[in-house]
Amino acid sequence: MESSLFRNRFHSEAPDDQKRFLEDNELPYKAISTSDFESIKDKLVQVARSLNQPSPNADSTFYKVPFEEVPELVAGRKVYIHKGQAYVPSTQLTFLVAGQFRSKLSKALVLTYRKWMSVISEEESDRLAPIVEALSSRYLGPDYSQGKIKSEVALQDMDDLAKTSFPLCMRHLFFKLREEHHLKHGGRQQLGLFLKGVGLKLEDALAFWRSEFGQKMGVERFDKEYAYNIRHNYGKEGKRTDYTPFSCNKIILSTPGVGDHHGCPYRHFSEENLRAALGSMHLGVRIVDEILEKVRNRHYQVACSLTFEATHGSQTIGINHPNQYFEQSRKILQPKVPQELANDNTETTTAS
RNA sequence: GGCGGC
DNA sequence: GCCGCCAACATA
Ligand code: SF4
Repeated sequence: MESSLFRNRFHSEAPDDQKRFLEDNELPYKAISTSDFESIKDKLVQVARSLNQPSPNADSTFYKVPFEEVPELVAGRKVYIHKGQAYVPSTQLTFLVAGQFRSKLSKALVLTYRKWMSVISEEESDRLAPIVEALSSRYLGPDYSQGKIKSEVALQDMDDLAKTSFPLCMRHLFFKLREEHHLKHGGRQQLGLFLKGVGLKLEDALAFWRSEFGQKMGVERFDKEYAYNIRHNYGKEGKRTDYTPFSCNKIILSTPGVGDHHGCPYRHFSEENLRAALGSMHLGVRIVDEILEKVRNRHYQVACSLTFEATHGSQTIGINHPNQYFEQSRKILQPKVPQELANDNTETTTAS
């Protein structure tokens, strides 16, 4: 709650003040020359446009930094990269500075910090350490990316996760796919993006869908008809957009046709089907009736929350996104204990 | 699934 | 019949 304070403050600082801040603290970020700018201007404009942000003009400032230092920006394709250097616009400079604090302060990110330290030179790290130290004590703030930034999920764990942590809509799609070895377009989209959000990597996703679809049509046809779309959803084709999984709203407002299995069970199932579905996850009749009552009042998300609470024995802040449901569930079922912390208590500060 | 190309 | 490209948007 306080890092955002710092971030906002730094962000609202005038460009000149930001520049001075960096100089005062001897942070190794240098603005690129105007000639450098001109030579890659079209590329920078292209990136800005892809983020539908104002195109950089003649006097906008860009910083050239090793791309390893701004993983968020690189992963999000929010910066132009050339020869290992990321060209960070002053508007995103916050990531650089805020990142410094995080990597130094957050114990959960020790691993990231080490990686960072091994990338820059000895002299630099020696020179930077005291600075970062000073800055951190001054601008102490919470870890924006608490926990795992990019948790991954093994293909083999999918079945268990589906049973324990998937919201009913995804759980339903998942098992329908397992049983029919196929899903119509709407279902592929809804489940596919959700799984991506869960942490299933592209290669595993392809393997997963191919293993199912392959049974009913042969892998050759699968690669021909469906593989491309999966890669596209992962941002690996065409425009290369890393699509956000569907929200509850989108799902509830969708209109599944005959043969479709997507949509929100609370919204689209018949009462008897919903009752049966809820019954299949060992829920008492009492709570089930309570849930159906919410459904009658068209409070689908509330009904979903009730289901969550009944199956997890924990309160929720309301469900508005399937992946939020999943994340919440994991936090409860799998107490997160970063291994990094286990073998770390001994040598947090190696440089001397 | 939709759009588009041959 | 063969093929490419698109949609999405919650969080702390
Ligand atoms: S409420 Fe949202 S998450 Fe729960 S089932 Fe309906 S769509 Fe899925």
